[in-house]
Amino acid sequence: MSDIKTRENAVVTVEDEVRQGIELLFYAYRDFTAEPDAMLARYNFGRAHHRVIYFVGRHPQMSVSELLGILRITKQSLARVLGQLIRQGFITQNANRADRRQRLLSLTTQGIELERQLSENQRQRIQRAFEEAGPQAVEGFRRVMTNVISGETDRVRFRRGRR
Amino acid sequence: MSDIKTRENAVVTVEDEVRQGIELLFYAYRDFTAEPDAMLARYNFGRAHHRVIYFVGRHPQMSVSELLGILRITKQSLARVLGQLIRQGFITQNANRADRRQRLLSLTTQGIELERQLSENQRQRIQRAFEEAGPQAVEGFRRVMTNVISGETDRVRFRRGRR
DNA sequence: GTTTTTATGTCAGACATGTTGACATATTTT
DNA sequence: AAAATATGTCAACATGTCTGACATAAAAAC
Repeated sequence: MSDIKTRENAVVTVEDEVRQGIELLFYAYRDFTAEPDAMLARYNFGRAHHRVIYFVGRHPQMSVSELLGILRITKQSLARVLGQLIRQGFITQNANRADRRQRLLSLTTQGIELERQLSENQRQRIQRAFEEAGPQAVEGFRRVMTNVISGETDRVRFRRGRR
Repeated sequence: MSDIKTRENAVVTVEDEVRQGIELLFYAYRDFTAEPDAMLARYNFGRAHHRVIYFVGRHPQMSVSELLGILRITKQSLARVLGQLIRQGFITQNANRADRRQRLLSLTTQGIELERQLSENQRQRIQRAFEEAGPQAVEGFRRVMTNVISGETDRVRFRRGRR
């Protein structure tokens, strides 16, 4: 009744599909983060440093509160990681001239290089996954993943043709 | 040349597609884990407890080394989490009669109930995401996510019609 | 039947990531 | 002038992970 029949005539229940979806997220995320984590360990950094470097690289001149809004962690949690990255010369801060309370964050040359190294493996992994699956599958992936995201604010980041 | 043209005639480069794929994984995983994490905090448990409860529930009578192989953490890391779950009556151990070195793990009635509560939100989230995206998108999601996974051993878990 | 390997457990110490709570400072808005 | 905002900082704590070392029981290999 609510079963799905595949080409091979196997029967997959909705529960099975959903359970597999949950597990796909676990396994994919586990493998997606494994290699950058190993590289970060050599700098005595963790995954949190990668996330900060990634998003600052993606949105140069972003404010601390914007970054907090994306990461969904407390400012105290961010402070330690961000402080290390600033002290070690991967990120710079400069006051927003329009609102001098804000500290705008950007990657230094060194930060750009680290970001590139860290994310290269992930970029290759995703690009290969996309190529092997084909454009139609990529569109399906995008639709499903966007629906998994909670808020409209974040979903709009992934409307087609957006950058 | 290597650009992709959407129906709206917007141009999306391969780099953009890949970058969005990376970010989709971040945002989706962040929101996928947020609610169970909040529930776990009420038990003084963390995400690691959820993963253990989930996979033991999924594979009753599994051995400790099987579980370690899925989670990809060290036995010392698992020991704390697993020990708490056993002491607090969510998981039981019993020696494998065929190989008495092995401790086979299963959920207790209490463990089954906790698993159900924790995963209910995730099941709903994925089911809704699948329904809104449609069966073709789900198939694309499955194909892409399977390709993101590193090893063939784990990939075969997601062949169609498999359980 | 002794030796080696395997499965598991445990202790200790370290570090990264996250939390709450409290308070400080500079700047902008009201 | 007062209130709100953006950011920073100190302290204490829980959790998750790691490496390294050592222990025990049982199975497998010789």
